Amino acid sequence: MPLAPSLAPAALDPDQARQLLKALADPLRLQVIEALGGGERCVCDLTADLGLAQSKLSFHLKVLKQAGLLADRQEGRWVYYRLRVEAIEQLRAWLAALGAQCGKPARSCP
Amino acid sequence: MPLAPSLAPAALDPDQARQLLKALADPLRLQVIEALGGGERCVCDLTADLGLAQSKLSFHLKVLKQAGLLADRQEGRWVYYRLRVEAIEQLRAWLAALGAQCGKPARSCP
DNA sequence: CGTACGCAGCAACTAGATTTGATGGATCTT
DNA sequence: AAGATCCATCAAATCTAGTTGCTGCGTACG
Repeated sequence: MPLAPSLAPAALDPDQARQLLKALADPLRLQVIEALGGGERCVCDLTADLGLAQSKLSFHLKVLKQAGLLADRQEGRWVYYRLRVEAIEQLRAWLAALGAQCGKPARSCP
Repeated sequence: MPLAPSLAPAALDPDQARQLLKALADPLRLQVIEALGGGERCVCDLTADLGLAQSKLSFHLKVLKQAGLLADRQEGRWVYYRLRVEAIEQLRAWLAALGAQCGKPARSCP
């Protein structure tokens, strides 16, 4: 149903997938992601919980946000970040497509 | 059912997930992965299709294999690589767990 | 207002990953 | 058995991404 706007997000092209994967492939960012897996948090909160330099955390939040994995919201002088489930789902869908038809035998070489 | 060996692969810890993500987060390796998404291929085949230096491809195949994403098999002087669907599935499961409970509201800061 | 706080951005430095070109082991061909 | 092919590995050179410390803007509080 290509014309009906579905709830499922549009399929990822390889490059978008790469952006997401790259953003996730960092130990610190993964900690952030897992922390946010438990729900929305403000930056000062994350800084304290993860024991990070503020500027360091800010850098990684930016990377994650630019990749589309996080959304943020300002409230007074605080900024809250949260996971974008959409992005996670897109990535999952991309992975699913990958595994779908990979069982084919190789055409022999010689 | 922790004691019964199930068909579903064991859950990934964050660090294992990171290994997979990191291996995937490279443009060249992603090309390889997508190529293998279509089925098993031998190295010489991939080298030609992707237009790569042989040693370069070999390096990336090694990275992917070490991460657990690829399996290989030698036949005569050829080596065939294929995707390990298991790994893909594990990653998908890990992502699913991540998105599960992230809707919680933030505890306010001040 | 003036001061304190929360957060983002920049520039220089550092550490790690990728590329390149060359070498070597294994297997097949003739 | 010699030569050719396929592939892995290595060291050196290059690139890329992350860290650190500092500066700056916006918002709140007295």
